[in-house]
Amino acid sequence: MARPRSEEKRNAIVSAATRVIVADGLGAPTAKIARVAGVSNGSLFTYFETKADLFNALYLDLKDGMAAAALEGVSAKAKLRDQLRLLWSNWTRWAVEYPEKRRALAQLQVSEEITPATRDASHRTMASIARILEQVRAKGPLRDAPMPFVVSLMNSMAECTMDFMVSDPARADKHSHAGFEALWRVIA
Amino acid sequence: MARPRSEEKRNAIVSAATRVIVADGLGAPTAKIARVAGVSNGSLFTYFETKADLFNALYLDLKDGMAAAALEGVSAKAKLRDQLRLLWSNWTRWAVEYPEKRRALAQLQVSEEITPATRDASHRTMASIARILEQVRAKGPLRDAPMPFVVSLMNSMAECTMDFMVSDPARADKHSHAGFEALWRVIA
Amino acid sequence: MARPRSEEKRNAIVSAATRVIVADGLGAPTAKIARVAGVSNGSLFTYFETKADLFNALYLDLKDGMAAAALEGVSAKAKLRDQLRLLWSNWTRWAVEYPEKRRALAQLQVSEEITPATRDASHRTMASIARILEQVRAKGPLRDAPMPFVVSLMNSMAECTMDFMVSDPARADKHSHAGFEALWRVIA
Amino acid sequence: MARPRSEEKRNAIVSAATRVIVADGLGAPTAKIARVAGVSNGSLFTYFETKADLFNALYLDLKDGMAAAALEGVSAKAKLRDQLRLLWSNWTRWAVEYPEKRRALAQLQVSEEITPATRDASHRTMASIARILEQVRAKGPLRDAPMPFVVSLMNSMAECTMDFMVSDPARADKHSHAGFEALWRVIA
DNA sequence: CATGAATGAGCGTTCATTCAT
DNA sequence: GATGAATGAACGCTCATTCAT
Repeated sequence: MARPRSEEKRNAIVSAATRVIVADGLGAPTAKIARVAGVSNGSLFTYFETKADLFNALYLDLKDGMAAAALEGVSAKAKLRDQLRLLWSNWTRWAVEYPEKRRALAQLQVSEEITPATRDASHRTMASIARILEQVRAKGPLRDAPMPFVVSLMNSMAECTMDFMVSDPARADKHSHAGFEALWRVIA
Repeated sequence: MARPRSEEKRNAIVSAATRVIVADGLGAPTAKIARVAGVSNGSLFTYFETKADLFNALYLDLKDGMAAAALEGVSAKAKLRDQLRLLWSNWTRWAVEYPEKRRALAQLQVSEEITPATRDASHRTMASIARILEQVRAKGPLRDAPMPFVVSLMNSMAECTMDFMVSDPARADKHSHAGFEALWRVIA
Repeated sequence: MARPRSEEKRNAIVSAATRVIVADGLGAPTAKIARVAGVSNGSLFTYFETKADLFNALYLDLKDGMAAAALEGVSAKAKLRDQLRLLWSNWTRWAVEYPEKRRALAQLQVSEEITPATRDASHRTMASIARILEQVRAKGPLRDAPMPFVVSLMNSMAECTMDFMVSDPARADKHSHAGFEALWRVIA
Repeated sequence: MARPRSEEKRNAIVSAATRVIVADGLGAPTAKIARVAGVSNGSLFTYFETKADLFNALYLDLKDGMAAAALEGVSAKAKLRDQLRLLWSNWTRWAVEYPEKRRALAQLQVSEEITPATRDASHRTMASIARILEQVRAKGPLRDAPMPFVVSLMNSMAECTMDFMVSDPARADKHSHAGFEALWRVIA
C-alpha cells in the first residue's frame, strides 16, 4: 500500500508488538498486537504489508535503538579501552532498562521471518560499534580471525552478561564489569 | 501380547522432527513430521502425547547426544587444559558433523514449549561438562563469578565458533582452535 | 465504519443449524452448518464464539419462538379453560407447522452443551405460560404439588401429543384435543 | 465376529458403559468404556461390533431390567387399579434405586444410534406393561386414542415423576403417589 | 484512510475401528 | 480370544490477509 499516514500510529503498533511478543511469543496474533496498539486489525496491514514485515521493521527499530544507546557519549578521541568500556556499559545498561525490548529482540533474532536483508541492514546499524571493536582486535590475539566472528563473540558475551544482570539486578554492575573484562581478555 | 511400542518408530519420529524443524521451524505440522517419519499422524500421538512433549523429548535427546559426543574420551586424569581442549574439539566437531541437530537444538532452545523441568534435566546432562569447567574457573579471573554465568559464556562462545565452522568448513579447525583459545583466556 | 455484523447472516446460521441438527444430530460439523447457511466456516465464529454458544443461542431462539406462538391471541380476560385451550392448540399447531424446529429443540433439550444459565433464561421465556397453568392448578388436585413438576407434566404431555400429531397428521386435531382433555383432567 | 467367550466380560462392558455414559455422555470414547470395564479397547469390539451395537444392546438391557423391576409381584389376578399401582410404584422405585441406569437410558432414548429395530424390541419387552395399561384404558376417556399414544403418555408422566423423586428424595413417595393419581385421571 | 467482518487454509488432537502379535 | 499399537478421517477453532463500508 501507500505510505502510511500517521507516524504515531506506526509507532503504537511497533511498540505494542514489542510488548505482545514478550508476553505471547512470535506466534501472537496480529489482531492482538493491533488491539494493544489501539488500532483496528485492518489498519495494522496498511502500516505493514505482512506480519513478517512488521517483525522485520521491529527488529530494525530495536537494533537501532540499542546501537544508539550503546554509542551514547562514546568519543573517538578517547582511549580505545575507554571507548569500548563505555560502549559496553551503555549497552548492558540499556538491556536492564528495557528488558522487554531485549526479550523481543532475542525472539526476533532467531525467527525465520527475519530476512537476510534485514540482518544485513542491522549490521550496518552496528557498524560504528564494529569499528571500535575492529581497532581493538587489530593488535590482539584474534587479529587473524574474521571480523564477523569477533562481532558474534562480543554479541553473545554481551547477551550472557545481560541475562545475568537482568536476573540478578542487585549485582548488575558487577556482572557488567566481569563481562567486560572477559571480553577484553578475548580480544585485546 | 499386542504389538509392542517400537523403539524404532519412536526414533524415526524424533529424527524426522529434527529434520522437519530445520526445514520448517517449530511451526512445522505434526502431520508432516509423521509423514517424514513414515507413520500415520495418529501414531505420533501414541509416542508423544502432545507436540510439546515431542519437542521436549527431542530437546533432551539432542542435548544428551551432544554432551555424550563432547565427553568422548575425556579422561579425568589428563591435564585440565587437555580435558577442556578435547571436550571443545569433540563438541565443535559434533556440530559440524550434525548441523541439523544443532539447528534444531538452537530452535528448541528458544522455544516457549520447552518446560523448565526439561531445561533442568538438560542441565543435569551437562553436569560432567560443567564440572571440568568449574575446575578451570576455580583459579582463574572468573573465580568469583557465578557458575551459571560461566557456563553460559562457554555455551555462547561455542555457538559462535560452531557457526563459523559450519559456514566456513575449510577452516573449521582453525576456527575451533581460535574459539578455544578465546575461551581459555576468558576463564583460565 | 466497517461492514456491520449482519442480522441476516446470523439468522441464516441459526436457521441452517436447525436444519442440519435435524439431519445430522448435534454432532453435525460446524463447517456444514456454515455451508448450509452460505457463509464461510470462519464467519460462523464471528457470530458465535463456539459451537456450544451457537447451540445455546439456537435453543433460546427456538424456545422464544415456540412460546410466542403458543401465547398468540391468548387473553387474560378469557376464561381460564379457554386460555389454556388456545395455548395448547397454538402450541401443538406450531409443532406441526415447524417439525424441524421441534426436532432440533428436542435434541438441544437433552444436550449437555446447554448451560444452566440458558435453561434458566428459557424458563423466564416460558413464564407467561406457567402463569396460566398456575392458576388452573391452584384449585385442582395438584394444588399441593410443586409447580415445576406440573410444568414438566404439561411439557411432556404436549410432547407426546405433538409426536402423534406429526406422525398422523390426518388426525392431528383429534390428537391435540385428546391431549388437552388429558391435561385438563390431570390438573383441573 | 463370533459369539463372545465370557458372559462376565460382556456384562462388565455393558455396566461400564452405563457409568461412563452418565459421566461423559454418549460421546464417551469406547476406549474409556473398555478401561472402566477392565478390558482392552480391542476386546470391546469382539463383544460388540461397533459402538452403536454396544449402545443398542445396553439400551435393551436397561429396558429389560426396568420392565422386570416394574412387573415384580404384579399379579393378573389383582384388581386392575392395584396392578397398575404396584407397577407404578415398582417402576418409580427402580428409578430412585438406580439413578445411573435411568440417566443412561434417558440419553440413549434420544440417541440417533438406537435403531428402529431396537426400539421395536424394547416395545416387546414392555408388552406386559402395555397389556395392563390397555385394560385400564379400554373403558376410560382415552378408549379411542391409539395405544402407542397412551403408552407414550404413561412413559413421559413416569419420567416426570421420577425426575422429581430423584431430585427431592425426601418426598419421593409423595411424588410417586401424585404421579400415579394424575395418570389414573388421564386414563381411567 | 480506518474499520472490523469475511474468508478459508491450516493445525493439533481425538477416536472408532483394524490388525499384528 | 486378548491385547494395545496403528490408522487416518474428521472436527472445532484460529488467524493472516482481504475487502466492503
